[in-house]
Amino acid sequence: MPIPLPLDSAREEILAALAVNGSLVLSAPTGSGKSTRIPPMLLGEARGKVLVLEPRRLATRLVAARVAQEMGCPLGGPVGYQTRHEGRVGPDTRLLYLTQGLFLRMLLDDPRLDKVSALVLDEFHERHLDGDIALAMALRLRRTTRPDLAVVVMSATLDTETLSDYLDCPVVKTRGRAFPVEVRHIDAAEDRPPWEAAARAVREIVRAGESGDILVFMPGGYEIRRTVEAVRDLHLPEPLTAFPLHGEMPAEEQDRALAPATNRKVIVATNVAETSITIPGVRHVVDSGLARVARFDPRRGINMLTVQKISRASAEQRAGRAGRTEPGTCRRLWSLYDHQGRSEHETPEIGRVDLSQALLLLNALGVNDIGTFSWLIPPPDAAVRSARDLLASLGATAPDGDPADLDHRFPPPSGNLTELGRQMARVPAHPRLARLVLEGERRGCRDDAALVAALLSERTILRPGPRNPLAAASDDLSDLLARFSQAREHGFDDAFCQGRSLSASAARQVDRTWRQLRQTGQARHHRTARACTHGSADAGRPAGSASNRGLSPPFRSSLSPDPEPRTLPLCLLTAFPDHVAARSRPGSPVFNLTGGRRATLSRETLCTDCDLVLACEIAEIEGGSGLSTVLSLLVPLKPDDLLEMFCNRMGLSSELSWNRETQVVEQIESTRFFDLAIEETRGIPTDRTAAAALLARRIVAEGLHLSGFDDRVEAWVERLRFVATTFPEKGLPVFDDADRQRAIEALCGEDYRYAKVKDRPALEAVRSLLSPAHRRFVDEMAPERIQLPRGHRIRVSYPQGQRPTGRARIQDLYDLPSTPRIAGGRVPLLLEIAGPNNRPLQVTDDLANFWKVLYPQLRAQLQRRYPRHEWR
DNA sequence: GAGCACTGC
Repeated sequence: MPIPLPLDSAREEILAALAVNGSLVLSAPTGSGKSTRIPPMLLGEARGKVLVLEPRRLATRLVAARVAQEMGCPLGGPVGYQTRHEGRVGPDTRLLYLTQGLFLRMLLDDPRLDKVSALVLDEFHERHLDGDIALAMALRLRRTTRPDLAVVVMSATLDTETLSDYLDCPVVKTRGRAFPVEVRHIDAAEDRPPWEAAARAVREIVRAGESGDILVFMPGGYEIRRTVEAVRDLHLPEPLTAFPLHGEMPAEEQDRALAPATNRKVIVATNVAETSITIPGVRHVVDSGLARVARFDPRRGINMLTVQKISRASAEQRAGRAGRTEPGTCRRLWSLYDHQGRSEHETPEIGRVDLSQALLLLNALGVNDIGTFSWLIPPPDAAVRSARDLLASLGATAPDGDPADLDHRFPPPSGNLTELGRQMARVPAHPRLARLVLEGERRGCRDDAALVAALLSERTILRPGPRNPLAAASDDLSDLLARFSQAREHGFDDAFCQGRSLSASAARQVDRTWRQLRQTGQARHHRTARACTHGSADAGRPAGSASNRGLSPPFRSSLSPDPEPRTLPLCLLTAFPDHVAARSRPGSPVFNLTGGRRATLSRETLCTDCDLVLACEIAEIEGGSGLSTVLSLLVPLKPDDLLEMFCNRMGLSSELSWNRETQVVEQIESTRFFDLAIEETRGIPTDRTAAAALLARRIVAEGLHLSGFDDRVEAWVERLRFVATTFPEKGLPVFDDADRQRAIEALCGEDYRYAKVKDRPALEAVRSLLSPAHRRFVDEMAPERIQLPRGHRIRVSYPQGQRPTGRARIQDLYDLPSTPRIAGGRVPLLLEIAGPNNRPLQVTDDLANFWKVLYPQLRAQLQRRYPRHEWR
């Protein structure tokens, strides 16, 4: 017999509100029983299925089991659940618990949710990206084809006004059942490490004779280790046992921290203890008020992990952990004044993370204009731009319209999924990894590529601790693959893995994901989704139980002799074209990463001697010694690999004899762009105009083939300011708007109108100053730095032939003695493609149509010359 | 003062 809960009394109110509005926001604190009571309540009224979306797998399974038990039916009967790798769904399942992410996958197969009557979003206040998207899609359905779809949003926070405005529906609030927690603020000195204050607070609790276990919140593993040490050094009369607790720990060790102990426990935990894990016996919370938070920096395309002050809502949640079973206390290691200055909520995920996967999925769901999509809170523009750029560079989207009509490229369109993009959206992984899997399939190394994708998308299988080097592995990735295959050959045996500092559970997880990814997201995925919505013959059994044991598909180790040993690096290059790094100079530990970033190699890497690498992982870490960009999971590259990638992008064959060295050197040099430019600037005499012209030239040359242009202008101005203040003797300008205008005039001539760079994206501004023909020219020339086959050159010259230059790069245009006047779309320059022996192949004076007309001709010639080559 | 939070398909 179910225990009565406060929510049961709100039943009439909830059903009445839902009957009138079709949607509802339910505000009820954690522990009020909303996850278990509301969905069955809805099921009684619904004709079709009820879907309940949970943020976490664990909660999905546990809540479904609880509900099935309370309803007195087997799991997989009327009540079921489904997560990525396991589930209990039967033909009779009408109440289905599933993760938010799986729901979005389901929409790909069943966009109208035909058999679904009601949708419940549980724990919505956590504001995961998938939850925001799921809700927005539900709203869209209600507004279009499914006005009858009931939507209930459940949130633990009281701030529900935005939500009810968004859904245009009422809010029902209920009380919780928590015990009071006495909160004290302890003003710890901010410049002291948090573990010292935490240890003092623990001592205070013990000395005051307050009983009960203590839960300490720290931002990360490092702080946890220090706190555990500090607590051990307290030497209190009462024996304490301190346990670390964080997500990277193996499950057995986590269990040990949660299990009852003879001594009083001090559990030092990260945010895992805030929501995901409930710890019995805790009466006291000590809160550092800090958390490591992942953010995506769209300007640099980098994931950062920084220590931040938690919000007031998060502090409230942490304090609540002390009052689950009886009244408790919470000591906050920051002042009340600090507390009042903190933000109310954490930034929702949509405001901080990489959006490329979300964007790809939305495109595949037919949402082509992200700008007008009905977000609860729209994502930041810069993040959307960055995601679009990434999708385009991965080949998932294509610019619309006539490719030659480049004026329509700004702002870039969000839709226009390519066939490749459509396939990528079906692969349940980040777009980069989806591309990796598909490229692997195309190049005949599907299994290896899918395994790499699985290893990169799941938690690392490497545990801290000593590992014997594998003789056969020469780089990080093949080392990882070899270790995984060893673990797999031993059936992911716990003892075997432990002895080799591998996590058996993480490896099993990778194995499951690998099995899914190697199907490239099509056949199997259909089945899963069908099972969710329509039921299927093999449902009702834990999914994967048949395939996970015994029968194992042949595993081709990447260490086995490979007829095409460079295949995997080439696949990786399509997935991570911007993760290439070159050593800054021989022997230096500093690497230059594409886009002007600097980085160092991870300590664990095997590729210590490589000069050109691809980094599967790039992270910016805020550690004890400041901020550093660290490259890890490295694969050595050969210059030929880069060449191959360029050729692929150009649709040309690398078998032609190209001018390889030039290309590679150029690419590597472009990664050092900012440093070179600064050196140049330093050497310039005290001439403001010259400095401005240099800046403008660089802006155009750099900005047109890289994204995030406006930010680059700002970065550039910053750099110049830095140089100006560091080398005052050079008399360089402090760069202001007047200098900007001068720069643009130097670039374009004085009769062009000045557009304020700050107001609009700088690229737009500079481009708008150019005539249409000139604009097309720079657009087409600079982006890819198109190269010609060996012996062929592009020459730029005046009609009179005053100043022919070497290769036609955009800088060369601005190196001409005076800026060419442009009129009527005709450019008084001659462009010629010179063949071997300088024999001109083509000449034109129409720059606007140069690539449109000449490039296909050139390509046709090449095709005739190399007929046996396979042209793409 | 070793260099890393938590989810999820």
